[in-house]
Amino acid sequence: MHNLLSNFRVDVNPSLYLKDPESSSLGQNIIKSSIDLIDLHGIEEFNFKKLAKEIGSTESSIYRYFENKQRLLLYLSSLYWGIMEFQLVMETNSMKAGMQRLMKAVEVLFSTPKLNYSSFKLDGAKLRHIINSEFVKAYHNKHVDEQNKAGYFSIYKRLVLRISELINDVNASYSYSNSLSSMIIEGSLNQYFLSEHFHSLTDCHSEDNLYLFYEDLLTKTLKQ
Amino acid sequence: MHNLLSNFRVDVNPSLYLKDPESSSLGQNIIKSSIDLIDLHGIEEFNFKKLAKEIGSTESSIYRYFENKQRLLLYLSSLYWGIMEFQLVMETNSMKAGMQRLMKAVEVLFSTPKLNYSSFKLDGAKLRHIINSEFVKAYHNKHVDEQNKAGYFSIYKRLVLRISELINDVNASYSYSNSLSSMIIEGSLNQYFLSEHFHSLTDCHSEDNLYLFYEDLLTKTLKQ
DNA sequence: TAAAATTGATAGTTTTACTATTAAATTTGC
DNA sequence: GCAAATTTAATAGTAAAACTATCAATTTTA
Repeated sequence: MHNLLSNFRVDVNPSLYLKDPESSSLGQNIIKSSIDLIDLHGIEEFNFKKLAKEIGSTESSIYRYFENKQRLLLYLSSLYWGIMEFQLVMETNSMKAGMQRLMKAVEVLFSTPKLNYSSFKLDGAKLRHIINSEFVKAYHNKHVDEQNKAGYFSIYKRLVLRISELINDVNASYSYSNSLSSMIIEGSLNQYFLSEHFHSLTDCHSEDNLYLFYEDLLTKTLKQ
Repeated sequence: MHNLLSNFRVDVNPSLYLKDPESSSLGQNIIKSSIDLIDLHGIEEFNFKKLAKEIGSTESSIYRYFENKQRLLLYLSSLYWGIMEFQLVMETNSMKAGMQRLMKAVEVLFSTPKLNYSSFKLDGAKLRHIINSEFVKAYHNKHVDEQNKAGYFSIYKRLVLRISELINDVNASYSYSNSLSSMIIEGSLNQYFLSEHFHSLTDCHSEDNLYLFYEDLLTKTLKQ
């Protein structure tokens, strides 16, 4: 069966890597196994030494692909948000503007990404878990501003602005579309995290519940 | 003029420190200067060696107060949320249940804390800035679950649940008070951060705007 | 003022993050 | 199919961070 995504490739900012990990099997192993390891033990416990051991390579070989693990995390984040953006566009671009389209976008955002694209075969659930627990650390750092200027977050930002536009399409007079959009996206990461670690601080313990929470919120907030 | 807060003390979980920093002038210097340094350079660049140099003490002396810088950050977070909770209770407990009280609580949460309490004289704006940029890192780590079990986040959690109750008072049939509460609190940290580093992703570039955004959101969401 | 507790000075260990060098293996161009 | 170019592996090493240990000097307290 032909897969719609099989010829799709996220154009990750090339300055995030030193050598394109898609271009070699070592590179692909780096991506695949880093997802496994970060998913399992978190970014703090993760380092290139452990990754090298895991894939039967060496630290110095990995350093030829990525300057450091922070860049690798940014690469994985771009991959994730790029895939999300692609799926979102695919699912919503034929719909007519309005609440239904916005909610379809939200639905896509909250569902596990289907990752069968380009040269990678990646585990969508693991990648999503990484983003849920580690993405905030990707931009809460001393170098945000220069990294932002270098375009390391551009895919993510484009996605936020896409949702802003969908919000504007629903209600053009609403004044906080950017804040609402970023709140939905980052908020959803946070609600997943809360459900896993601070059960009492959220009511959303399933994708469905999260969807209903936001549906209620958006419907009421954007009603004219 | 007598200050209402001058005899108030946040009961930070004692297992967050090895020796109570309020009990000595070295301890108070540790708190004061760590706020200065983390505010200035972020938690990654901060370490006990630099802090020791700053206050004219030694690394080993600081290690007698805190096991590591992560615990110190959790201590500062507890201090912050404890002060916020105190101010919130002070300002709202005499009000009658309803939207006005909820919005007063939100107003308190979004304003810079007034820190003149107990033995510390702390800079509220700096502490708030630290929380805005570093608090997410305080719980996005490998040891969340055991730290949560040890009660390291209890003040913060209590605050979220207080807001949940205020929400329930406004609309008892609303099903997502916990999610809405955590979304408001963490979301506000995030909106501050976005305003500072990702200008285009938010519409809230002042305390007032942030307040209006949430006022609109809460009013519409909780209307019966 | 003696005992107890705290702090300072110094030094050392382990781990992480990263760099350098060279040989072996693999790929590529012809 | 082979020489040249590139990539990878193996090894070693540095610098800084994150602690730990020891003991003398100072301060507190009883």
